[in-house]
Amino acid sequence: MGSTTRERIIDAGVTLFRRQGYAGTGMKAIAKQASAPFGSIYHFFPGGKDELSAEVVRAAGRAYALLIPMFFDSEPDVAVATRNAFVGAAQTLRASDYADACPIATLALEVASTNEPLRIATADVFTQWTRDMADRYIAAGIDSGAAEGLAVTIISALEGAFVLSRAWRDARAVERVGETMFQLVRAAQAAQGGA
Amino acid sequence: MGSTTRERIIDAGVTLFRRQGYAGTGMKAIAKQASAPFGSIYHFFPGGKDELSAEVVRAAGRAYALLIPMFFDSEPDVAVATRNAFVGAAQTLRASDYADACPIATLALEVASTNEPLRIATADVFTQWTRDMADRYIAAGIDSGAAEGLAVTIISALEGAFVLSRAWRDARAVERVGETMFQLVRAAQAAQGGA
DNA sequence: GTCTATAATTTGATAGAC
DNA sequence: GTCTATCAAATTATAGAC
Repeated sequence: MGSTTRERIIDAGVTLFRRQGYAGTGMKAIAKQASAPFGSIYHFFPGGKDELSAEVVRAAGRAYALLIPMFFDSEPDVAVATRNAFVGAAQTLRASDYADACPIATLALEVASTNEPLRIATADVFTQWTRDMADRYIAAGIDSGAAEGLAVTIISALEGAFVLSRAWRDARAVERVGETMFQLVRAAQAAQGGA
Repeated sequence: MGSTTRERIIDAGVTLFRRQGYAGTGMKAIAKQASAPFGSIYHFFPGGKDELSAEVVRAAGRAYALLIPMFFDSEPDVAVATRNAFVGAAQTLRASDYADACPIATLALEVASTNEPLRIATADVFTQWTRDMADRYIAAGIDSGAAEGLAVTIISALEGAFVLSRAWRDARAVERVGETMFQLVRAAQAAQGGA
């Protein structure tokens, strides 16, 4: 991905936090994964682990936000696009040997009660994701209140399905939940179209 | 809770792993929280942190499995019982200042790719929870395939809603998702009753 | 069984040569 | 900007007195 040292350090943080979490990932491990000298981390991030981690959370948030247009621009039916996203997530999970799920969920749970600046960084990312998703459902004719509820439910269901699928080493939980979310969006479309 | 030293150590592990995760919780912190001498941990758990953690996961799994009969025995309508569980979770979240959600989710994500024995312990707990839930829906007349899908979806949705609610410090995500899960169970009941 | 002291390693972070 | 050496503190774990 990134070619500058700074970019490689951030990419390394995304990769390691996603697989081992925040507390389980040392600064030295990040330097090694980034093929960067240890001192460079503190050159680019004088605020230490907290500053680096906040930047990692924001970068991962931006990168994964791009998946929403990727799935919803290529498929006009938002219910199908929603299901496709779960199918894609299941494929990524299998291809990565159940390592690559949400890049910030592990860290979010770890810091929610222990590190306020990092908690806020994760909260901002979740707010962005749910807003972007809700906008897609609104554009499809679903009313804004229902669309927001749908977005919160679907992102919650995906995050939780990641927990079960990683624990079970079985991506079928993500696929199964995706099928149910497909039906949920269908029902919302019908409720709107039938009004 | 527990009055023996061994029980207090396990309870301390449940509390601290739930709030700060596995890697973020030291053995000394557990001893302090348990009001137990440090050496006693290695007396009761010669296998060290891994043995203690596996026991913590199993104990938490058993304790939270008891919540299912608590909600479903007191309410004959399984859709309402499902919603009540989410309302109760939201209340606990607020009352604990957004600390007490799932006792094993943080640890499950942390160890999924790094500690195989602990991953299996978390997988077993999720299997037990989803089976117990599915049995309730089956007993209510929903066919077994749909009931299993429902259970996986609802536990996923709850786990994910915990992530969002803790990050946002706002329990409304849990309530909102619970309302949608209520409708989902209602729809499954209708599909069965109308067959 | 309780408790303290300590070993061996790793952590986040800093200093300073180049 | 790069890289190494190093610090103080924390980590898991052990030994052994009581």
